[in-house]
Amino acid sequence: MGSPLSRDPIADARRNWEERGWADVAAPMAAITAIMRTQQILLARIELTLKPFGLTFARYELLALLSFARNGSLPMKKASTLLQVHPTSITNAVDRLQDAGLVRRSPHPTDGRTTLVELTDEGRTLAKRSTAALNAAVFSDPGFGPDDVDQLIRILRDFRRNAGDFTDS
Amino acid sequence: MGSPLSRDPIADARRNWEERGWADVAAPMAAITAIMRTQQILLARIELTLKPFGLTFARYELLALLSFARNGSLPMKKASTLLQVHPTSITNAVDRLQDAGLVRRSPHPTDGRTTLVELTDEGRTLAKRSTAALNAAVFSDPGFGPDDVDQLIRILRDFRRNAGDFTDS
DNA sequence: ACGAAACCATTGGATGTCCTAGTATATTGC
DNA sequence: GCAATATACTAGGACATCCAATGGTTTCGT
Repeated sequence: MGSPLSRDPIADARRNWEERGWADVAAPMAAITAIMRTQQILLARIELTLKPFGLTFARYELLALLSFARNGSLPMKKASTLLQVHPTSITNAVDRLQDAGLVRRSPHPTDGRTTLVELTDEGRTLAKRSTAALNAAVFSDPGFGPDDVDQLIRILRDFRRNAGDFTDS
Repeated sequence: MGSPLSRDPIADARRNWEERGWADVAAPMAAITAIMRTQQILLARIELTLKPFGLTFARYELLALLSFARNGSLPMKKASTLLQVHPTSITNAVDRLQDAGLVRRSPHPTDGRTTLVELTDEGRTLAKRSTAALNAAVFSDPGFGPDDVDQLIRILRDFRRNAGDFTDS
């Protein structure tokens, strides 16, 4: 996309903020901008790793979620809630995964409103293989030291709880 | 989107990873997943704040970048590099900002290949007003404590440098 | 039991991003 | 001068997300 810069563009932005008299919010601005950029880098790595499997991150997340469910099946709504995305995004992801033969829809046994998404054998296999690929290519060398990983987990857990994602400790 | 969960879904995912024998990468997985989710929350807040101004985050970033440039103008390529996005994304953003009368294109005085993007008066005004809105609505209450903000800045700066974003200290 | 309200999944439409490829033009290096 | 390089645009496609609206189902209050 671009060759490496000689200066940190986010540090520059922070300086600009301070010079304009917004020093009180310059640091949070820098932190938030850095999160945006970091997400972009990580997402690119993840999608690159998943590409050979024909998966995007959104679809992988659903596949992985199903692979951890009791019998490999979940109500659509439940998936939407757990993955924190709109119901229509689940519909979209399930459509594509179903076309690829990785999941199938089935009616809920007792509640006629909800439909269940269920892993196929092929889907379960691909979930395992793609997870192994992600573990090897991304998670095993994340670009953060062990201490920083712990810090991140704590800071972002607090943030997400504060944002209303969940309520437990 | 969904009511708050009673349990942290990322902590659950981490437990699942550990139970499957991937304990060595479970923590980085959790950290990376948390970054993804945090970015999603922050982006939603930012876009909500920018919506009244008819701006998306991508367009705001370009507008803000221009407002800090020497004379409010930059070569397209330079903007692409500084914002770390694809050149076509800059073209797309400039198209829309130009339609809204916020920027205009002009030929580079000496290099006939490059075109400059320049803020209009209207664009400069909107940059100022939308930045004030973001400062007030998002950056002044980011959801991180001051110490955590500093931690984030340091950790993510190291990460970005390591990822090849820039080279300085 | 019945009707209103709430819930679930889907559709269609609109946005927006990124990527690839190809084209036109201009610059730079040899 | 000529070849290689650089810049920006266009066109087309793949995705993901959000929104509003729809049809079907369940739940709840009376």
